[in-house]
Amino acid sequence: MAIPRAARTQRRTRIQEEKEEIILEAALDVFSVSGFRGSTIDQIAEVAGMSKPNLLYYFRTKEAMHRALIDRVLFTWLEPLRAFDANGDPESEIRSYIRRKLEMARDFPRESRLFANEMLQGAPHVEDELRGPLKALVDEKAEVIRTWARNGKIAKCDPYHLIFSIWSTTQHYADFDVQVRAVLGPEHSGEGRFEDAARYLEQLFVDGLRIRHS
Amino acid sequence: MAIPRAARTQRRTRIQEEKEEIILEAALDVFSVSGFRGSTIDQIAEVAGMSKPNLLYYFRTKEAMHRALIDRVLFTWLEPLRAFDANGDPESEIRSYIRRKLEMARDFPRESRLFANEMLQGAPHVEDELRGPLKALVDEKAEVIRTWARNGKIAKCDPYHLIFSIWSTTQHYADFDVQVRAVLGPEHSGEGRFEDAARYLEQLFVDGLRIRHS
DNA sequence: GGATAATTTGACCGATTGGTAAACATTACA
DNA sequence: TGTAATGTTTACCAATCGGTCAAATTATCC
Repeated sequence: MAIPRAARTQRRTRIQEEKEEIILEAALDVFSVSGFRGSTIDQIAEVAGMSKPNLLYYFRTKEAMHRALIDRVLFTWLEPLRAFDANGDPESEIRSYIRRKLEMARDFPRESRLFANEMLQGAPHVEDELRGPLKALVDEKAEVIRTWARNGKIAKCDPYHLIFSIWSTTQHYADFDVQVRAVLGPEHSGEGRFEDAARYLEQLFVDGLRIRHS
Repeated sequence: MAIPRAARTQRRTRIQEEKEEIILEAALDVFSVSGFRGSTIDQIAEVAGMSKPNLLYYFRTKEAMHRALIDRVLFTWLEPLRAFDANGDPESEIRSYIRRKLEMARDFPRESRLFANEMLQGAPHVEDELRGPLKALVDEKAEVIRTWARNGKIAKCDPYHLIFSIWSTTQHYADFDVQVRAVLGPEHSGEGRFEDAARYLEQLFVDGLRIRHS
């Protein structure tokens, strides 16, 4: 008889690694659109191209799949903020942070939407991570920004709301993609869309945060 | 025998008005958190304090409830943008648009989340409205902004992305409320939160869009 | 090649889903 | 006050939900 995956202690099989990858990929497709409650195991199984019991052989519950997915996304999602360098030039650090976040919205829109879905539902599965590691990281970087402002390198501003505004403006292009596309129309829905956004956002934030000598 | 509501042609009863209001209120509670697929009629019925068949007497399907809700929200949601005055002072128009949007995020977070949920799912129920009335309104206001920029009243910028950035930054405080709360911590989660946000955003946008003489 | 472990499947379970039918209760109005 | 229209409830339906089980199949390793 097969031993349930979670109870196993030995190393993972080649098949396990492959199948789990396929499943998480399919789960990302489904969860990112319909959220946790709105998604069904059958949907995911169909996208993954395997039977439902087979899926449940690798992840014993729907929650286990969702958790595995969230854990993975949460880590990579914060990488741009981790790369935010206290010793770099303020203006170029902010500029490249915006660019990195925008690239993630372009290259990983499903991950962005998965996270957004979780937030909309009140973060029932990740509230601890928000209050713990996330808050700690943001606190650290906010202090960096605050120091820059104190030293006159950028305009005085609330560092937390600055971070929020970078998050929201960049992720908007992933989460509200339909709306952006509908408003811009077919003529501006190509790849150049992200270049336009990057140019605009860099102007907004860099000019908005530059010290005024007037 | 009772005639299904949708087939009726006569004017609405007092009871109808009251009950439909109660139902939509409950539906907003539920849909805004769990999205369309993730919400159940039973949940809504429980929140509304009435039996499921009674609910279905007023709205014959789950979709009908959702549609009624979306239609109502969509209209009021665009009011701040409609109020955007082409003849006003650019700086104060942008300033008060931000403030109005932020007030809506504070006072109607459920409406914001309902809309966000719909966007995340690819706007299956409102794509026509986005491409039609919404695009038309945005096009009109974008032209106003473009004229301001051409006449040197504000910095040159892409008016569409400007509007997107105001939408995203303000709605963020409703849609990602959990995250904002978690990051700011209990000490900054009071009412002053929105004042801080307003101050920061006005600074960001006004300075970011002001003409530079350097 | 055979034994053993890992994987896959079809049949199935109880609970929940969106929605219906019809009996029953209440209201509005002449 | 009677009665017809409106409103509410109980009982129920087929479909789908998350998940289990045992049998069948495949991969692994000596």
